[in-house]
Amino acid sequence: MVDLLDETGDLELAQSGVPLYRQLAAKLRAEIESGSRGSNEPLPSERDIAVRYAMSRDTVRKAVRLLEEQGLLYSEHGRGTFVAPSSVREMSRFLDSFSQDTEKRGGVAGQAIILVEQMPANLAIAGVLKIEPRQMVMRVKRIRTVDGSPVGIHDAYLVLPPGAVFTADDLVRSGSLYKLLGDRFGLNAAEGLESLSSVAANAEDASRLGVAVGAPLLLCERITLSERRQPMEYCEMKYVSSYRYTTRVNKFSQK
Amino acid sequence: MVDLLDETGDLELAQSGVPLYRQLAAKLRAEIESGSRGSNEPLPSERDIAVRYAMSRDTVRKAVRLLEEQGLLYSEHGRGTFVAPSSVREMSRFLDSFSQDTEKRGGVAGQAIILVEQMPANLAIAGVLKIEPRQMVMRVKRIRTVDGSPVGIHDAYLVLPPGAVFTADDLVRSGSLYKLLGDRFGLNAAEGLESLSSVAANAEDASRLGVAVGAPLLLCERITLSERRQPMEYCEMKYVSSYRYTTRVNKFSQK
DNA sequence: TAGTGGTCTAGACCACCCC
DNA sequence: GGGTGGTCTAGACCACTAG
Repeated sequence: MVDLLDETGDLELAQSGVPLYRQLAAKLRAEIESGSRGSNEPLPSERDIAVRYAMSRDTVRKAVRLLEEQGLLYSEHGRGTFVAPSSVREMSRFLDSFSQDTEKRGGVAGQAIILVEQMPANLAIAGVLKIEPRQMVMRVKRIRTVDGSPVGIHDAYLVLPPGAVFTADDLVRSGSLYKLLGDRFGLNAAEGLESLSSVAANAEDASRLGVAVGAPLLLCERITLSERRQPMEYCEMKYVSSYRYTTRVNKFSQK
Repeated sequence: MVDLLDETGDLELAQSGVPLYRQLAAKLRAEIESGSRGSNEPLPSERDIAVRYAMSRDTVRKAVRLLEEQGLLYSEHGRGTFVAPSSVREMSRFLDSFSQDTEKRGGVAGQAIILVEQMPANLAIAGVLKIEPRQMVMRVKRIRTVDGSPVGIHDAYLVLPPGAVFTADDLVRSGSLYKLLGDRFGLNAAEGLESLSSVAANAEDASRLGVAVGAPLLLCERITLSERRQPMEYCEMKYVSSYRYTTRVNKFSQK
């Protein structure tokens, strides 16, 4: 039970600007993802890890907390800390989920831009984005594809700093909308509020997605908030029925 | 900027078995929910709160972390800790979400039990629950209602301890399936893996939910894991298109 | 009873924001 | 420069699990 830690790993967690607990978390994550620690196998005790890496137990605990939140580990009082089953580890949600989800499933994510334009917000859009009606917003509408086949339509309305604009070309070059907003305008998403329901395909949906009018679609609406919790995007996403939106739910409430 | 804390609140956080940081979190939560701290308003500094309640700063930080994970607060390095906007605060996901979601939206959640029976697992069920085919499982199928109207069909398959059974009557008396499993069998859910997509209503769905055959439904499949991360339930839920599944997504990954 | 995770402390220093 | 949150430490004691 002593020293279950990888003997080959270097002890030194390089002295960079990265906090110690994040370096440890990264190391533990690597060990898990490489398969050298299997599902439901125990980690060494927090005290052992602390000694092994010459850090305080509290720092070890911070790393474990982080990985627990991400679904990679779980701890049980009095028993130990264990590697989560792979089914849990593979499940996660990100804000820019489409590309990541698709790649994780082994597909190639793509997009076909339908329009990128500046327009005054109507009442509905202004309402969800908490801005004045007629204030200018950017609209980005595109088809999302997996291995070349259309699987969804994204229609996003963005609140940009005054005067800021970008073109379809910028979006193509940047690859990711969120990356573009962050790099160019310093607009970083902090969290998103999503609402999922089902809806029947209308004529446009049907023709763009290659399904029959009336076919069931998954409708996902999202309000994205910036770090200061100001709405920065409203996005409506419709997916064909073969597309699956996956998420992990933890019952933090009652514990 | 000094002493923004509620002057009327008692300083003593009762000495019960409840950890200090949870008591503080509960107190802060109460202040927020009562409206005495509005959206985006700052909390006193961690150091001030620590002095005010005669606890260490680390304990204050634990309470703040907890509420941050739950979407009630957000912190910014160098600026302070703030109350999250109500739109974020009201958004959360629980495992036993149907009743809570419905009540939060001001509706009355109800159920009509279709069947509660013991049956041998078929290949598909045994596969997702990671048990042997033909091992006995309990099946609970019911209609979920909001204000008396049917909005969804839940079809759950449960892995119980050997010999354990319950009846429809037990479920009615207990009120909640999870409560019944916890109280009676010590089976507590730790987390769930959910997969959402859309599907067309079949004849049975249509008649039970009062929609047309082919109408779009929201399909939510869930595998519920126990504290030891063993599958304890597979549940298939279908909802009419007016039902909304809401969730909060945070971008923990890149930070 | 020994070992594990869970809570709590008192202090230190760093990184960041804003005046 | 002064205040904020972020990281880290070294030690203590409690609560739970399991042989």
